Amino acid sequence: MELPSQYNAKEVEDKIYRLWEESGFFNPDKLPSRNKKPFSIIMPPANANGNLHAGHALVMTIEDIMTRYKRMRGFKALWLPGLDHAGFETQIVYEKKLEKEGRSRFKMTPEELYKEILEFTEANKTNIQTQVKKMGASCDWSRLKFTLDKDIVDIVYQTFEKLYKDNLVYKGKKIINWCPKHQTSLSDLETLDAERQDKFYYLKYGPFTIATARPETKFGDKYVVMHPKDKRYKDYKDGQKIELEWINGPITATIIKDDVIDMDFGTGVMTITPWHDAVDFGIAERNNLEKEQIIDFYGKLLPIAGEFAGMKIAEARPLIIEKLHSKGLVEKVEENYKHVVKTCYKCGTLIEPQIKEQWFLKMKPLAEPAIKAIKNNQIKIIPGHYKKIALHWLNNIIDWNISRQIVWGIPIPAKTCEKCQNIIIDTENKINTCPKCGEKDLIKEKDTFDTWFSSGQWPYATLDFPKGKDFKTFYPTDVMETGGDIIFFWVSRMIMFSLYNTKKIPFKNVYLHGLVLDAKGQKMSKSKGNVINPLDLTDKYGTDALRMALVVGNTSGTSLPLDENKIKGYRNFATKIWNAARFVLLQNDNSKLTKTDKKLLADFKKLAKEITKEMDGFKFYVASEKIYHYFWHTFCDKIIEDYKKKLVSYDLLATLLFESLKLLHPFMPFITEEIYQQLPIKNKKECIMIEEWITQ
RNA sequence: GGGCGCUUAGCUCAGUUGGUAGAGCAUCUCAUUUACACUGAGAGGGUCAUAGGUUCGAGUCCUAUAGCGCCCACCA
Repeated sequence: MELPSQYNAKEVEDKIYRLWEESGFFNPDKLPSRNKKPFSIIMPPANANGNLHAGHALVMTIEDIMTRYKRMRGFKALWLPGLDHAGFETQIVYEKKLEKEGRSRFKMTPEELYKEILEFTEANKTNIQTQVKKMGASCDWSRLKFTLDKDIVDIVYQTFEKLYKDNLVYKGKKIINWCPKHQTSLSDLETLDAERQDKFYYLKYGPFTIATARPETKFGDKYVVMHPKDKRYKDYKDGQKIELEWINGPITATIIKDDVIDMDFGTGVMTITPWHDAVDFGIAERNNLEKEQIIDFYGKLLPIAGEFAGMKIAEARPLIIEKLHSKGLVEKVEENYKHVVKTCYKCGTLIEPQIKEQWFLKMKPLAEPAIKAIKNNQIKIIPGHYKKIALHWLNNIIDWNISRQIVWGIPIPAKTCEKCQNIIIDTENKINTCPKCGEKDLIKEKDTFDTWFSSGQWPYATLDFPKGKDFKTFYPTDVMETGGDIIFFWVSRMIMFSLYNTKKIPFKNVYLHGLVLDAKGQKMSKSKGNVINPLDLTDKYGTDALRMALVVGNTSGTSLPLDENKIKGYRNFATKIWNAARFVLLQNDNSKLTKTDKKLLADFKKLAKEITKEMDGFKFYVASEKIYHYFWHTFCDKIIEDYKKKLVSYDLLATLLFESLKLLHPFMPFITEEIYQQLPIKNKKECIMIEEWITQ
């Protein structure tokens, strides 16, 4: 058959992917009998709210490499794909869409909103699957899971109920991060620190001077706090009352001594606003102080602010200062005070801490076994320095707010009795009477789970824990490959939930990749306009070329600048492979192995062993580079040239081509498969995908 | 305020228990229409951030300094 001189990726890729899918070998149950020992990777579920981005392309490439390698090594390899409803993230994407259409989620019923987002997500599920396939992912689509599938939700509910029974879940009125724009609470991981320059006001508070950047919170301040050991204030006793003139008239303040106060900061005295500040909340809790809400959930001042009630903070602040000035309560104003504030990680809106009843998960008891498993390397983290990062976080873990005031998510399966406030966990939504007092008025929880509460259970939920066949075969999984940026959000929580629920680690290895950056090493972002769409690149250069560009020279945990020139280089390599194969296929020759040939074959086997070692050590960047180098500069430049000079046999040529193609296959699956399909070899299998990694 | 990572050829990066520097891309020279010009042969290019230390010997280990990047943190 006549092969064209250039490899046409576009024509080949869809055809080859179909061949693989039809072969059934993505499904470990359908692999040949030699594939016995299980190997498993659970794919980080892709958000079903948009398109495949460069980060996905990297995930798909690395995980596909691992899976294809293990499959060829004779493992019963499972790569289980998944899709994520991605609660908050998707709702934001959808809200932006609504905004563009001039609509708002606050003008819709929760049911309407849920229905629309569901439709949107369903449409995106197909879209993202098609794109994952474009990357050549050899995952088992027959096992595809979606985070809102009934069986997944059932497991999430069972876990929630178990946690509640074990007294690890509680409903509590605590200070939380509130995003006034999105109207939901956020966990501590979902806020970002932002440095701000604001005015810093020194205000007269009776005999004291207090400093604040937020005068608008000060209306209700009736506790003045200082360090018990501060000599300047030794004459004031804990609990002592003082009368003073404040913003809206005379008040009675109480002296509180608490050692959280930094004596060296400002005047060493501060007043507290427990409803809107986490530190102040802590002081109030410790000392049993009253708490009062000053700002409502939309960021407007409440009636306690008197004449300022109903105003937004930004407009109220200068007016409040003006009034304080007129009353002679402003001592001085520092102009450029630098301080750090919390913002919503999605919209950048200033977080307004609020006290609100939320569901919390006690983390310390869950973290302990996880710490142990990481410490003793039961779970190995690659690269190694992430071990410390994970341990540090786990050692300092605080209770996790798992409830969100958004509709797009898994509803928290709980009800509260109107009469006796009894909390009922009702995973099947069947209970209509309070088992404690018989009351029929039960209030159904409106909040949904933080999306990580469900995705944190992904490794065992997808494998049909506890009784499924897959759970027994494939759990614990071998590798969790994901981005280093979600080690706290996701990886740590999977470890904790899994150890709690299954008593086993969820995965033996965690492989963390870095960020994919643009060619200049800049983070990709829509605002910078430097976002690279991986599908444009596969279209232009072929998927194999993109995959190579993503893996060669990319060490774990390090970010990777993606340069189009690099991809072009591997497109050239694909052409090289193509033409080398074309040359070999055109020969009409039966010459057998000679002594020199055997030496060359031994050299290759040595290299193959080295590459195998690198693959086992997760050093795909070395393995890919080695086979690249061998194929181009040894096989093509030397061996083919020697063959032309009749220095080596056809047998050697054909053998080395075949063996090299196999080593290349995990990295460049399409072109290697396409060539394999045309090779005139004995005992040919349906596809190279199930060939033996190294011929013994 | 704590912690972590990085600093090696023009660029992007390797360099696993210490033994006098590697790859890809880029550059330059030459070759030729050969399976492949998305080609071949060759060349140039690094006091391995800086300063000390350990050692027979350090890019590799230790200490300090600087620059860059990242993460965590309740200084009003």
